[in-house]
Amino acid sequence: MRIQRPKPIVEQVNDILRQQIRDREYPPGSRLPSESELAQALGVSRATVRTVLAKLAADGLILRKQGDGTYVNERLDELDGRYGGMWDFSRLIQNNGYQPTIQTIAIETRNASSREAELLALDEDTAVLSLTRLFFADDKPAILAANAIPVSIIEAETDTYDGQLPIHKFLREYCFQEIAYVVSEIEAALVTAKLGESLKKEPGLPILRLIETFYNKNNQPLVYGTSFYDHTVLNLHLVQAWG
Amino acid sequence: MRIQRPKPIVEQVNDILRQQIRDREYPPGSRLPSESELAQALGVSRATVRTVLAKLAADGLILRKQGDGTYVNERLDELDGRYGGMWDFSRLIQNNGYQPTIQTIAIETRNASSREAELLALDEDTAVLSLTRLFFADDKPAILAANAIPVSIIEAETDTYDGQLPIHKFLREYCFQEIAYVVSEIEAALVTAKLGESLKKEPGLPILRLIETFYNKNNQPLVYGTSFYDHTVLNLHLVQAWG
DNA sequence: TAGTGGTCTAGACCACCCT
DNA sequence: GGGTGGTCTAGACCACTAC
Repeated sequence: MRIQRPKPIVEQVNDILRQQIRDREYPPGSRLPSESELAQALGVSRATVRTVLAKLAADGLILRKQGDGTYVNERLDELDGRYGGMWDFSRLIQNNGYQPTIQTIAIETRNASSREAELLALDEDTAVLSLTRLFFADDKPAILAANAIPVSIIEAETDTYDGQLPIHKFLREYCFQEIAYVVSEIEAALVTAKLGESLKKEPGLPILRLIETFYNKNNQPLVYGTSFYDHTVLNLHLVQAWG
Repeated sequence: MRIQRPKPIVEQVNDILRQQIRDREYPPGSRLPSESELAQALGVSRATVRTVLAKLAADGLILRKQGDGTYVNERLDELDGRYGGMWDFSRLIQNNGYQPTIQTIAIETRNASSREAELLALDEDTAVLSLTRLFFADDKPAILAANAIPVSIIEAETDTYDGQLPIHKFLREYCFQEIAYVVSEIEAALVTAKLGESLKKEPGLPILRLIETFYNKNNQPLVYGTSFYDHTVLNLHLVQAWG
């Protein structure tokens, strides 16, 4: 693998190291070359290497010990499939080792509910595009996701939307918008009769409810969504590095 | 405020900027001075300033726009009290605007359950210190937390433990251990009769269950814990920056 | 004591946005 | 054009750990 200029060097180094760790070129528990060695081997500065290693450490992939060295996390496999941006359920399912499938329940334009209007900073009864989808993990229903997008931000001149797109790609494709950050709220709820039908679960069982709002860099709300997440099918993992 | 040498400069700059944002010295929506100006004003290099700004952006406090400037997030208040390391429930409660109180239900030594033994990498029936506590937000019970610590890692020569300490301080105080990272699993459960008594909730209502394992830099498990989190008392927020 | 990661600097050039 | 954040470099010194 060679460093090329077009793509940011940090990104390339990031890709290379993640690949090498995933391929067990540096097996779990092993020590990585020192920062200086990596820098020289890749032909980049030590600062660039450090930027990447800091990110890998934040994700829990490596553990750094001053005066000793950098080690690949032995529990690497348990960290796969962790929550790393819930805006792409397909990828989440895939990382958990399942084959993702998306069933589009409904794509329709309707008026915003008061809750949606509030969080999307719209006047009530403004039109939103409502997108309801069911995500399968190996043919087992895992997540029912309903998203509302203000019609006002849709720029593309089309009436047919690709229901298979993850939200961030949907926004890029049809709204020319990029997500800057997401605020998620996690709650526990009970399976209702209607919900149980979709997710093939008994009504009355507990289920996770995720309420998410996506913003761009101008702090403009782009999407408001409610998702029901069956943790018995798909674990909801978080990994946090200290500091 | 002045820069001093002893504490890492990055930390000091971090503290200063967070303070200024919290104090509305830079109000929500306003533009921060440029990186160069901040660097000069604080007497540090631009690289140092950038390290701090990157962290603030990752936490969602500021939004950075190339060719334009750096802006304080207008929705700052909504971001307070977010999940930022659940190893300190007291701080979480405080950040949500409540007065935290801790009631120690039990501190006892017992044999590890099979699940605990597995995740703490112990032989079954090895002794663990079990710490059960109830966290109140303004006198309303919010979180019931049960933690198990292998007796083998306890170094302090005492039999009286301070039940008010957050886990990371407990580990530092009695085990001389530092947390490197945490793996959390989030599930939905139902309130049982016994649980309902502690949390003052009707049995059968949905509740969040957090299952967490804390590791040090040697990948040694330090604590295994199960917590029941009443989201109707305390919102469980996550903020994630893109990228 | 040698080597590692941790911290910090000074300066260069680029991509982008505004006016 | 002028200023902003984004990227990258080369090199210095420090703190810590293993040997």
